[in-house]
Amino acid sequence: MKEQLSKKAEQVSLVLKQLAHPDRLMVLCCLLDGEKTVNELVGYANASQSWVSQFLSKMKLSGLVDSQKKGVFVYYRIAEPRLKAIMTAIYKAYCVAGVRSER
Amino acid sequence: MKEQLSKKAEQVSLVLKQLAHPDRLMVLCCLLDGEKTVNELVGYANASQSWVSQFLSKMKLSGLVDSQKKGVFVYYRIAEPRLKAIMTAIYKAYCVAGVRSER
DNA sequence: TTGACATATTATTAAATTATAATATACTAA
DNA sequence: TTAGTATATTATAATTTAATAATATGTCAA
Repeated sequence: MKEQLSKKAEQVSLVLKQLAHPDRLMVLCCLLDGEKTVNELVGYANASQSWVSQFLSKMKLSGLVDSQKKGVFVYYRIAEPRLKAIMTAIYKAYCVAGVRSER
Repeated sequence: MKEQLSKKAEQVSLVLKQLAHPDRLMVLCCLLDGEKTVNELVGYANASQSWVSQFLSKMKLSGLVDSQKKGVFVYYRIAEPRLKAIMTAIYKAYCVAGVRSER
Protein backbone atom coordinates (compact mmCIF):
# COMPACT_ATOMS: atom_id res chain seq x y z
CA MET A 1 0.00 0.00 0.00
CA LYS A 2 2.68 2.44 1.02
CA GLU A 3 4.80 1.08 -1.85
CA GLN A 4 2.03 1.87 -4.28
CA LEU A 5 1.58 5.35 -2.93
CA SER A 6 5.24 6.07 -3.26
CA LYS A 7 5.16 4.98 -6.91
CA LYS A 8 2.22 7.27 -7.48
CA ALA A 9 4.11 10.05 -5.75
CA GLU A 10 6.98 9.55 -8.16
CA GLN A 11 4.62 9.76 -11.10
CA VAL A 12 2.76 12.79 -9.80
CA SER A 13 5.94 14.63 -8.99
CA LEU A 14 7.04 14.32 -12.60
CA VAL A 15 3.82 15.96 -13.67
CA LEU A 16 4.01 18.71 -11.07
CA LYS A 17 7.59 19.54 -11.98
CA GLN A 18 6.38 20.37 -15.44
CA LEU A 19 3.75 22.71 -14.03
CA ALA A 20 5.85 24.41 -11.39
CA HIS A 21 6.85 27.45 -13.39
CA PRO A 22 4.91 30.66 -14.02
CA ASP A 23 5.22 30.64 -17.79
CA ARG A 24 4.46 26.97 -18.08
CA LEU A 25 1.37 27.47 -15.96
CA MET A 26 0.27 30.26 -18.25
CA VAL A 27 0.64 27.99 -21.25
CA LEU A 28 -1.32 25.20 -19.63
CA CYS A 29 -3.95 27.52 -18.31
CA CYS A 30 -4.38 28.69 -21.87
CA LEU A 31 -4.64 25.12 -23.12
CA LEU A 32 -7.30 24.46 -20.52
CA ASP A 33 -9.47 26.69 -22.67
CA GLY A 34 -9.02 24.46 -25.71
CA GLU A 35 -6.44 23.70 -28.37
CA LYS A 36 -4.03 26.42 -29.41
CA THR A 37 -1.21 26.93 -31.86
CA VAL A 38 2.35 27.43 -30.67
CA ASN A 39 2.26 31.09 -31.61
CA GLU A 40 -0.93 31.72 -29.70
CA LEU A 41 0.73 30.21 -26.64
CA VAL A 42 3.84 32.30 -27.15
CA GLY A 43 1.60 35.33 -26.92
CA TYR A 44 0.17 34.26 -23.57
CA ALA A 45 3.31 33.26 -21.78
CA ASN A 46 5.93 35.97 -21.95
CA ALA A 47 8.40 33.60 -23.50
CA SER A 48 10.21 32.98 -26.73
CA GLN A 49 8.96 30.75 -29.50
CA SER A 50 11.86 28.43 -28.94
CA TRP A 51 11.09 28.11 -25.27
CA VAL A 52 7.41 27.35 -25.79
CA SER A 53 8.20 24.82 -28.47
CA GLN A 54 10.70 23.12 -26.20
CA PHE A 55 8.24 22.98 -23.36
CA LEU A 56 5.46 21.58 -25.51
CA SER A 57 7.73 18.97 -26.94
CA LYS A 58 8.65 17.72 -23.48
CA MET A 59 5.05 17.68 -22.40
CA LYS A 60 4.20 15.72 -25.49
CA LEU A 61 6.96 13.20 -24.86
CA SER A 62 5.52 12.52 -21.44
CA GLY A 63 2.03 12.22 -22.87
CA LEU A 64 0.54 15.21 -21.11
CA VAL A 65 -0.34 17.04 -24.30
CA ASP A 66 -0.70 16.05 -27.89
CA SER A 67 -0.67 17.92 -31.15
CA GLN A 68 -2.22 17.95 -34.54
CA LYS A 69 -0.78 19.60 -37.60
CA LYS A 70 -3.06 21.64 -39.80
CA GLY A 71 -1.13 23.19 -42.64
CA VAL A 72 1.57 25.43 -41.24
CA PHE A 73 0.06 25.39 -37.79
CA VAL A 74 0.45 22.88 -35.03
CA TYR A 75 -2.40 22.73 -32.57
CA TYR A 76 -1.63 21.55 -29.08
CA ARG A 77 -4.08 20.39 -26.45
CA ILE A 78 -4.05 18.71 -23.08
CA ALA A 79 -4.11 14.97 -23.63
CA GLU A 80 -4.06 13.67 -20.08
CA PRO A 81 -7.37 14.00 -18.24
CA ARG A 82 -5.63 13.92 -14.88
CA LEU A 83 -3.56 16.93 -15.86
CA LYS A 84 -6.76 18.65 -16.86
CA ALA A 85 -8.25 17.79 -13.48
CA ILE A 86 -5.29 19.22 -11.60
CA MET A 87 -5.16 22.36 -13.71
CA THR A 88 -8.86 22.86 -13.21
CA ALA A 89 -8.48 22.53 -9.46
CA ILE A 90 -5.65 25.06 -9.50
CA TYR A 91 -7.66 27.43 -11.62
CA LYS A 92 -10.66 27.16 -9.35
CA ALA A 93 -8.59 27.64 -6.23
CA TYR A 94 -6.56 30.61 -7.40
CA CYS A 95 -8.25 32.26 -10.32
CA VAL A 96 -11.97 32.10 -9.79
CA ALA A 97 -12.93 35.25 -7.91
CA GLY A 98 -15.57 35.31 -5.22
CA VAL A 99 -15.28 31.69 -4.25
CA ARG A 100 -15.04 31.48 -0.48
CA SER A 101 -12.42 29.01 0.60
CA GLU A 102 -14.26 26.55 2.77
CA ARG A 103 -12.60 25.20 5.90
CA MET B 1 -6.43 40.62 -16.86
CA LYS B 2 -3.42 38.90 -18.33
CA GLU B 3 -1.28 40.80 -15.81
CA GLN B 4 -3.35 39.40 -12.98
CA LEU B 5 -3.14 35.89 -14.30
CA SER B 6 0.60 36.09 -14.55
CA LYS B 7 0.82 37.21 -10.93
CA LYS B 8 -1.34 34.28 -9.95
CA ALA B 9 0.88 32.02 -12.00
CA GLU B 10 3.86 33.25 -10.06
CA GLN B 11 2.10 32.52 -6.79
CA VAL B 12 0.87 29.10 -7.84
CA SER B 13 4.25 28.08 -9.17
CA LEU B 14 5.77 28.73 -5.76
CA VAL B 15 3.25 26.36 -4.24
CA LEU B 16 3.70 23.69 -6.88
CA LYS B 17 7.46 23.77 -6.54
CA GLN B 18 7.04 22.73 -2.96
CA LEU B 19 4.89 19.79 -4.00
CA ALA B 20 6.91 18.62 -6.96
CA HIS B 21 8.91 15.96 -5.20
CA PRO B 22 7.94 12.37 -4.35
CA ASP B 23 8.81 12.54 -0.68
CA ARG B 24 7.22 15.92 -0.20
CA LEU B 25 4.07 14.64 -1.82
CA MET B 26 4.05 11.72 0.57
CA VAL B 27 4.30 14.06 3.51
CA LEU B 28 1.50 16.27 2.26
CA CYS B 29 -0.65 13.34 1.33
CA CYS B 30 -0.22 12.18 4.88
CA LEU B 31 -1.15 15.60 6.23
CA LEU B 32 -4.27 15.52 4.09
CA ASP B 33 -5.45 12.89 6.50
CA GLY B 34 -5.09 15.22 9.48
CA GLU B 35 -2.41 16.64 11.72
CA LYS B 36 0.73 14.62 12.33
CA THR B 37 3.94 14.88 14.30
CA VAL B 38 7.27 15.25 12.57
CA ASN B 39 8.25 11.72 13.43
CA GLU B 40 5.05 10.29 12.05
CA LEU B 41 5.78 12.06 8.78
CA VAL B 42 9.36 10.81 8.77
CA GLY B 43 7.90 7.31 8.85
CA TYR B 44 5.76 7.93 5.76
CA ALA B 45 8.24 9.62 3.52
CA ASN B 46 11.45 7.65 3.24
CA ALA B 47 13.47 10.57 4.43
CA SER B 48 15.56 11.71 7.35
CA GLN B 49 14.25 13.63 10.32
CA SER B 50 16.36 16.58 9.32
CA TRP B 51 14.96 16.60 5.84
CA VAL B 52 11.34 16.45 6.94
CA SER B 53 11.90 19.15 9.49
CA GLN B 54 13.49 21.37 6.89
CA PHE B 55 10.67 20.83 4.48
CA LEU B 56 8.01 21.55 7.07
CA SER B 57 9.77 24.67 8.16
CA LYS B 58 9.80 26.04 4.62
CA MET B 59 6.17 25.16 4.14
CA LYS B 60 5.36 26.92 7.36
CA LEU B 61 7.29 30.03 6.34
CA SER B 62 5.21 30.25 3.21
CA GLY B 63 2.02 29.73 5.19
CA LEU B 64 1.07 26.43 3.61
CA VAL B 65 1.16 24.50 6.86
CA ASP B 66 1.13 25.46 10.48
CA SER B 67 2.12 23.72 13.65
CA GLN B 68 1.17 23.39 17.25
CA LYS B 69 3.45 22.23 19.99
CA LYS B 70 2.11 19.75 22.51
CA GLY B 71 4.80 18.80 24.97
CA VAL B 72 7.72 17.26 23.13
CA PHE B 73 5.73 16.84 19.98
CA VAL B 74 5.03 19.30 17.23
CA TYR B 75 1.88 18.67 15.27
CA TYR B 76 1.77 19.92 11.71
CA ARG B 77 -1.26 20.39 9.52
CA ILE B 78 -2.17 21.95 6.21
CA ALA B 79 -3.05 25.57 6.82
CA GLU B 80 -3.88 26.77 3.34
CA PRO B 81 -7.25 25.61 2.03
CA ARG B 82 -6.12 26.04 -1.54
CA LEU B 83 -3.26 23.64 -0.95
CA LYS B 84 -5.74 21.22 0.50
CA ALA B 85 -7.88 21.61 -2.60
CA ILE B 86 -4.99 20.93 -4.94
CA MET B 87 -3.77 17.95 -2.95
CA THR B 88 -7.26 16.53 -2.87
CA ALA B 89 -7.55 16.88 -6.62
CA ILE B 90 -4.22 15.13 -7.08
CA TYR B 91 -5.22 12.39 -4.71
CA LYS B 92 -8.52 11.86 -6.50
CA ALA B 93 -6.90 11.85 -9.91
CA TYR B 94 -4.05 9.50 -9.12
CA CYS B 95 -4.81 7.55 -6.00
CA VAL B 96 -8.50 6.77 -5.96
CA ALA B 97 -8.94 3.47 -7.76
CA GLY B 98 -11.88 2.76 -9.99
CA VAL B 99 -12.64 6.33 -10.90
CA ARG B 100 -13.09 6.54 -14.64
CA SER B 101 -11.37 9.56 -16.10
CA GLU B 102 -14.09 11.42 -17.94
CA ARG B 103 -13.32 13.10 -21.24
C1' DT C 1 12.60 28.43 -56.37
C1' DT C 2 12.51 32.12 -53.30
C1' DG C 3 10.73 34.70 -49.38
C1' DA C 4 8.04 34.72 -45.37
C1' DC C 5 6.27 32.66 -41.62
C1' DA C 6 5.45 28.66 -38.11
C1' DT C 7 7.66 25.44 -35.59
C1' DA C 8 11.61 22.52 -33.86
C1' DT C 9 16.32 21.44 -32.34
C1' DT C 10 20.77 22.00 -30.23
C1' DA C 11 24.21 23.91 -27.34
C1' DT C 12 25.93 26.55 -23.56
C1' DT C 13 26.26 29.21 -19.47
C1' DA C 14 24.08 30.76 -15.23
C1' DA C 15 21.31 29.72 -11.37
C1' DA C 16 18.62 26.99 -8.32
C1' DT C 17 17.65 22.68 -6.03
C1' DT C 18 18.83 18.33 -3.81
C1' DA C 19 20.94 15.25 -0.83
C1' DT C 20 23.47 14.76 3.09
C1' DA C 21 26.01 15.33 7.17
C1' DA C 22 26.92 17.42 11.32
C1' DT C 23 25.27 19.60 15.05
C1' DA C 24 22.14 22.37 17.94
C1' DT C 25 18.01 23.12 20.81
C1' DA C 26 14.16 21.88 23.70
C1' DC C 27 11.38 19.13 26.53
C1' DT C 28 10.54 15.26 29.82
C1' DA C 29 11.36 11.74 33.00
C1' DA C 30 14.19 9.74 36.27
C1' DT D 1 21.14 17.54 36.40
C1' DT D 2 21.50 14.08 33.22
C1' DA D 3 19.98 10.84 29.63
C1' DG D 4 16.89 10.14 26.05
C1' DT D 5 13.86 11.54 22.67
C1' DA D 6 11.73 15.08 19.38
C1' DT D 7 12.62 18.67 16.56
C1' DA D 8 15.40 22.45 14.27
C1' DT D 9 19.38 24.64 12.04
C1' DT D 10 23.40 25.22 9.20
C1' DA D 11 26.66 24.16 5.69
C1' DT D 12 28.28 22.20 1.48
C1' DA D 13 29.12 19.35 -2.57
C1' DA D 14 26.57 17.21 -6.34
C1' DT D 15 23.05 17.41 -9.49
C1' DT D 16 19.27 19.58 -12.02
C1' DT D 17 17.00 23.05 -14.07
C1' DA D 18 16.56 27.51 -16.29
C1' DA D 19 17.54 31.06 -19.60
C1' DT D 20 19.17 32.16 -23.86
C1' DA D 21 21.04 32.23 -28.33
C1' DA D 22 21.77 30.38 -32.62
C1' DT D 23 20.17 27.82 -36.10
C1' DA D 24 17.47 24.27 -38.55
C1' DT D 25 13.26 22.38 -40.72
C1' DG D 26 8.92 22.56 -42.97
C1' DT D 27 5.02 24.72 -45.36
C1' DC D 28 2.88 27.79 -48.39
C1' DA D 29 2.24 31.47 -51.71
C1' DA D 30 3.93 34.18 -55.28
